[in-house]
Amino acid sequence: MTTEDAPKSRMARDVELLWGLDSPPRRRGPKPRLSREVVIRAALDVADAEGIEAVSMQRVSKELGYTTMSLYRHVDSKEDLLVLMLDAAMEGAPPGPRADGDWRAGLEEWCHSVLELYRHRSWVVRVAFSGPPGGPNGLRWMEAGLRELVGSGLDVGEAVQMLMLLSAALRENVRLETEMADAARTTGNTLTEVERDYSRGLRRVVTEEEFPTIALMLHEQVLEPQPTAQATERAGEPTHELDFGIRRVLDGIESYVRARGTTGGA
Amino acid sequence: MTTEDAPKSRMARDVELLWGLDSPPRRRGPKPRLSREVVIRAALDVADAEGIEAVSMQRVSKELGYTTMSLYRHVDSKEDLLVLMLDAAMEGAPPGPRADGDWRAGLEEWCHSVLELYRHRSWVVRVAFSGPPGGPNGLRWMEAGLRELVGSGLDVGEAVQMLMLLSAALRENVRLETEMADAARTTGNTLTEVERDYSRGLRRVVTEEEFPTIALMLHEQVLEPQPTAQATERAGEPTHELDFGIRRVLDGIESYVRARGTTGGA
DNA sequence: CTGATAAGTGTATTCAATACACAGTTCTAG
DNA sequence: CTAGAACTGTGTATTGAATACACTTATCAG
Repeated sequence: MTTEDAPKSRMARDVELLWGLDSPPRRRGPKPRLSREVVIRAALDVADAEGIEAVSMQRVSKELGYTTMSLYRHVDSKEDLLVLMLDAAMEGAPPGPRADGDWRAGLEEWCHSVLELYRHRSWVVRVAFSGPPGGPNGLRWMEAGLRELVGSGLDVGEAVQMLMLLSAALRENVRLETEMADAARTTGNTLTEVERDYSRGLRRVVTEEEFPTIALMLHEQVLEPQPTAQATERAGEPTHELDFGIRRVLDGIESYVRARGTTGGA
Repeated sequence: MTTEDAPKSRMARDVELLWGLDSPPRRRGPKPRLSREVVIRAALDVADAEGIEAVSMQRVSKELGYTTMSLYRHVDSKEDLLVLMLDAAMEGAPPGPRADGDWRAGLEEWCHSVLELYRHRSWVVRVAFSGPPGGPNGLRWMEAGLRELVGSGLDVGEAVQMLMLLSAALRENVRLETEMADAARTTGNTLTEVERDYSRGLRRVVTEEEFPTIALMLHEQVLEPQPTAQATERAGEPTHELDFGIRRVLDGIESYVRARGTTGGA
């Protein structure tokens, strides 16, 4: 009944961690020269510069000119540090509400902002766990996305569901992009060559009989970059095949909301 | 010009690895007592029983009664072993073509089969890298999904795009499910309690002003399980809120294909 | 002023991946 | 039929990471 109340689950603990609700205010002892914020920042810098694999407690502490163990005064474990990094990485502001109330445009904008952020910090999408958002930054992005979705006419539960689906698609897409880009950099090839190599590999094992549709895909060179498709899009935002998927999802929402409005709805 | 032809990218290498196109046939030397297949199987068993974290080279070799280093005769690295495990984990057969040609039903079926598989082997969705499918099993699943998508009227490129989107959503959803379930098991709470804890944590930091939509979500108890919603669905397949998202995606495809049929398309 | 307490250090432990040299086995060439 | 080449599994050592624990020293509360 003292400290043994109920072992908080990870996600609940993370919320407290991310809002600094843990760690009681200090009274005695030397003033800390390090701080949680500084540690997180240093870890971010390492991740930005050399990827998430480069982030070790030793590396981060070295970066700061302290010993490895000093970090443990400010974060309980490396896992906690990662959780903190993930929220901190989402620092930028998501797009605000649109004047015209166009939820489709708003959501596309939101998706593109997320993509931009993920592309700028591609290590974020490689961290496996990343539960539901719990920190100030993560929640801010969630709020912005949910706002648009609810604006479409979905109820909140439906909106949450669609937000998860969209986020998953964005994450995964950037993860694949990044993997390709890494493969290219590592092997010293261009992206096109990497894709061609992969296709060529598949062609060796994909038979018309067992994998007719994949064979068709290889035949139509879907994996190789389509110069036409990219050139057709306007030049501003980085527009990709992914936009096709996003638009289909928006179509799906639109047709659902419309049908419900007609039939039974709120 | 001898062995230094072009450093194959990961994905291209993986295809060869997964189809056993590496490792030339052996001529001399003692007959291997171990084999790649046996190693993979043992690794799968460990992962199934104790999760992916439990899979170490030492653990797998111990399982087989061999030394750690013996494994390296059969796989080049742990990473290769993981790639092999991932494909091997997808062994079950995806649903075959439907007699009635109903692509919507076919895709829902496909999604549910994938979900079943992922839920049965939830460690699969925790492995971060898992590039595009390259092995026999992964390609079989891909083929089945693509087949239905192309059946809807999408062209192959569009189908690939939508398959990626759907897969990402399924993966991510199971990942979250699993995380919740783990949190519950670890803390000895029920799933409901874990969700309530998380909501309670959020309520402490989410203000009406800064996060109006999330506040609404908390107010409507979206995160707590809705007994009504689940009871409404038929009892057969495990049906979740996720099905809502899947259906919207199918709606989106349907309306797109229909519109294109009317307007310009092939 | 003085002792409890906290910050950062140093050292040691544990665990994982994997490089490398070796011993024993089996196939092939002469 | 036999010598050695080539290959299997073993033993040992190295490296890198996370983190426990004991220690020194700086503060501040009483």
